[in-house]
Amino acid sequence: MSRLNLTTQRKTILDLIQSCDDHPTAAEIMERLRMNGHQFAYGTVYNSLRYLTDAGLIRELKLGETASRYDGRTEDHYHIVCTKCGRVDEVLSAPPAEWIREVAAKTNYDVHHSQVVFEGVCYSCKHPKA
Amino acid sequence: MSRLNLTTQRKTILDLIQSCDDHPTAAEIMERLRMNGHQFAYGTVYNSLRYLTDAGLIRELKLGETASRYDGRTEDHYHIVCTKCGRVDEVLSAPPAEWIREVAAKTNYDVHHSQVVFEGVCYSCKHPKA
DNA sequence: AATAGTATTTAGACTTAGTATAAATTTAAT
DNA sequence: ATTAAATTTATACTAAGTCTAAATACTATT
Ligand SMILES: [Mn+2]
Ligand SMILES: [Mn+2]
Ligand SMILES: [Zn+2]
Ligand SMILES: [Zn+2]
Repeated sequence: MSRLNLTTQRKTILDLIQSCDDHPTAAEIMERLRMNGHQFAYGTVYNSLRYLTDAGLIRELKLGETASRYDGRTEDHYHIVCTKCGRVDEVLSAPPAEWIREVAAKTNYDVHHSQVVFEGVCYSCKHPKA
Repeated sequence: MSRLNLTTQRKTILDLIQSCDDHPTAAEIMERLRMNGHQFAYGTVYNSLRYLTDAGLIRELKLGETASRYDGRTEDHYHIVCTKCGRVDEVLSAPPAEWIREVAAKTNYDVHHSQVVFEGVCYSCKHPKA
């Protein structure tokens, strides 16, 4: 409701996340900030992550691990986790609308959102070159 | 790999979960055990939940809340969470195989499993009778 | 520019969910 | 009965995140 206020800390964290091609946890983000010479308070990182998430500039991913991950891609998409090495990849195809309609009909819910996490074995883990 | 060993505690907890028509958290399970006159150590409840999950007798659900929930239904199914009241309902229709094939092809993963959580507004929350 | 008011950051205490450890107890095997 | 293995118990500990109150930094107004 209130206008966007990107402080130095928030902007730095946003830039970092947007420049990632992976999906770091809060702890990983703090580590990378430190490596880039920044030193923000622990709580500030969490506050900023929440702020940026609420502002819709990043997405919080709950993939069933102990810690949330953060994603600079804000358009709707899903994820697949490799059970061998833990890597997280993007899934850009959306669940068929027909299926969602069916779920809404059967459950009597207004379905607003779906989160999907696939699990499997990634290409590198499937084809280990010695 | 080793044969099933259902101790009193494990059996009691399994029975409790199987008799539930909801998806209780560990804390809720402990509360219900206490109400039924049982007093197991905190750690035993967690150990039993893990044991029963590993044995495939119950399922652990990670719905993106802070605590895991447990489910006596072991056949593959999904869940929908009401964002107003927090209730969790069953979703019995599976994601279309065609979509999963597409995801596997595009990501180069062997897809073994998918976890899906829908969010929406349940019937009671949508039609509040005064 | 000075002042007051609001928002943010900081350090650190606290919470919640769950795991680890070591002693005590139970169960199973000889 | 004795020994060994598995389980339970009590309790300490960990990890991820929230909360709080004081210190700083912005904003608006005079
Ligand atoms: Mn992503
Ligand atoms: Mn269920
Ligand atoms: Zn892998
Ligand atoms: Zn509801």
